[in-house]
Amino acid sequence: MAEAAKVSISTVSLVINNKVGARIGDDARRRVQQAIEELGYRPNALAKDLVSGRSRFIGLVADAIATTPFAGQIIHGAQDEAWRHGFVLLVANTEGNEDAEREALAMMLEHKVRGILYSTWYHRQVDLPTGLTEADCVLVNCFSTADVPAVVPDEETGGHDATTMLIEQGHRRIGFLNTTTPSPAHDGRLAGYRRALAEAAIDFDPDLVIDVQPDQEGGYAAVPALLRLGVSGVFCHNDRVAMGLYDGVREAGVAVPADLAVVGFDNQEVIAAHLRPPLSTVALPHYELGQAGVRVLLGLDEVGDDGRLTVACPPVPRGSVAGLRPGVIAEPSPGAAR
Amino acid sequence: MAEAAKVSISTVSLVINNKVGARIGDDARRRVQQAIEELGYRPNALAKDLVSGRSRFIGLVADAIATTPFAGQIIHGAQDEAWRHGFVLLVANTEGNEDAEREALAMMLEHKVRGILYSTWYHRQVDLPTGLTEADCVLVNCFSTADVPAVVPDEETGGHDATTMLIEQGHRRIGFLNTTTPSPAHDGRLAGYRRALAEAAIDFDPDLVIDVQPDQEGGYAAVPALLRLGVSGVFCHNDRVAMGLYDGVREAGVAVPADLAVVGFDNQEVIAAHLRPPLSTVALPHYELGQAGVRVLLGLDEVGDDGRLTVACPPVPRGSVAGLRPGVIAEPSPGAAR
DNA sequence: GTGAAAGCGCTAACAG
DNA sequence: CTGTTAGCGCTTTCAC
Repeated sequence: MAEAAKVSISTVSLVINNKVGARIGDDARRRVQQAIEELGYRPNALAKDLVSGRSRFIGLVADAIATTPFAGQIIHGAQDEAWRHGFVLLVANTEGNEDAEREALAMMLEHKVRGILYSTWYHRQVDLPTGLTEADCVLVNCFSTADVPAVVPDEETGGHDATTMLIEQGHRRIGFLNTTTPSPAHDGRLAGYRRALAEAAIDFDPDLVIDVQPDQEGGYAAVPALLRLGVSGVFCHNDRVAMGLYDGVREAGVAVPADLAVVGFDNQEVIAAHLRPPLSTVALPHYELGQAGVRVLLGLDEVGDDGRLTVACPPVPRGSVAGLRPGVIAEPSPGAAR
Repeated sequence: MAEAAKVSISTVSLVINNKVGARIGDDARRRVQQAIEELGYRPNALAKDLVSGRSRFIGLVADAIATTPFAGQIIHGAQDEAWRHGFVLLVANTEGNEDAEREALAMMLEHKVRGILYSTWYHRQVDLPTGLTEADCVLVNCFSTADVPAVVPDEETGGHDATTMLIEQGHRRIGFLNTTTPSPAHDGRLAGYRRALAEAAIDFDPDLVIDVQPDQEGGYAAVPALLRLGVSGVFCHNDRVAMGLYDGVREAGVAVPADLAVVGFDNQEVIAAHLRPPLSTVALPHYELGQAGVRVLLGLDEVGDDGRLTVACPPVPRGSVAGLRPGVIAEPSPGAAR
């Protein structure tokens, strides 16, 4: 390469990296560029990184790449943002297995990654695997008691906004099908639900919240109890619960949204956008979580005093909520397109 | 490190890599291991790779990591298999953008990846991006006219098996809601459907296949036409179509599977396993595609003479198919668990 | 302006 | 059995 252009290798290095303040003769530069073309030369990133002591890699270790269909969105967001700053994502899936986790971390550390994102497929507290903190790291969709920055979804505001979609349409007796699984999602969404009620001066009635298995079967099973409660609207812990609920109320001859308004959570595209009627919900911002993770890692975004960066769960109104009073129709939403 | 153990750096190298035929004194070895412990020493993979001229990376460039919820499974399968052989996945998402594609390839090539997997989110023919063939590469879920090994799902056998699930239960007048999108899936599944009919000596009736938009809305819209046809079973191009169909037939007072048996395609967990009744379908083996991709890349699996390795789409019987004759009940399937 | 030389952390002969 | 040496392909002073 250097000889092809008849210059020294340092000259080549200088023109390739476009070093400022490097005085290179016009023809030398031209010869180098031409040689690059002709030889199809590619700089060896390995060597480059070796010299600088650090690579352009960002590691992402996930406990489950695919358990939930949209967890892939974390990868997606992380990869896009990393790419934007000239970094590449190195991914490792551990299935929660500690050995795999240790091995994955070792491998990343040995490759001198710029930093590591540790992510989980559902929002929860985690114990930090040893080794993680040897590099810069940030937790994505999880958090720990240790002093490591974390990026998490704002469950509470999500729950609040979901409930508010119902309240705004005049509903005052609103059921909440929460999950039976103890989790930040369980607590946060409930807190949001209560806050929304309080803001509307609606008394919180514990009988209106039913904990169910967080999937279609759970939603379906809750229908009889829910109907007995005489609610006019219901906030479901997630879209899957809402999907099961749809099946149940349909069998009971109850129409959505005319007889019962429903709101989900997650905005799981495959389901929410294609139910009949399309489901109003609140989005779990997986893409944004991945994105924010690398931004925090690179020092582009700051976490709060509590070491957390909360990402909003934006409401996605669709057709499953309508007003109680005649004439009030849910408007078509941008999110309904597809 | 070397000095801490009071040995030469080559000795360190030898014990770390556990070189066979390398005679190392017991105490020297012990000293080295101890020094590793104490210093928390990590070999620099960058340097190691530089020497050998190739890294332990396998690149995966995808046109869409997340467009379809289960495309992430390709990454998952590839990552697991790569990991098993001591490789790490380097992922790049291009959204089909050519510049991004070129950049991604360049980056991978510069990192001297062992090889590159080029994958698409739906099975189709692709034009190879320039640069791809500079490294070993294999196409995953896509194929090209060029001489590059490809790993693709066996659409035809999938279509055949789906149809056969219906035939085995005594159905002879079977509708097929195919997609309007021209694609290997369209053609392959149709061919499989016809082959299954032929094997059962059922005449192919073109009127029984209706092309619909491949989602819930498409399935729903096809219901009236389908019912008019008087079929007793229907094979849907995918699970989403089946989901829409469920809604439509329910409104028409037609029960699944009693009045109409239905089979889907894809085995999109979130949907198929949780519909009422759970949907019998055929799985699109994304995980296996990713896995096979790296196996072919590493020379562990061979492609056929046509340069293709076809991966089976295994049937997943659930509750949406029942026999026509009384007493014939679809058996509970392993796939039905969750 | 450009080249020579040292060195990043490691492996692989080759000596001893 | 273990140390010495010469690179891997690049960046970075520092001379010329």
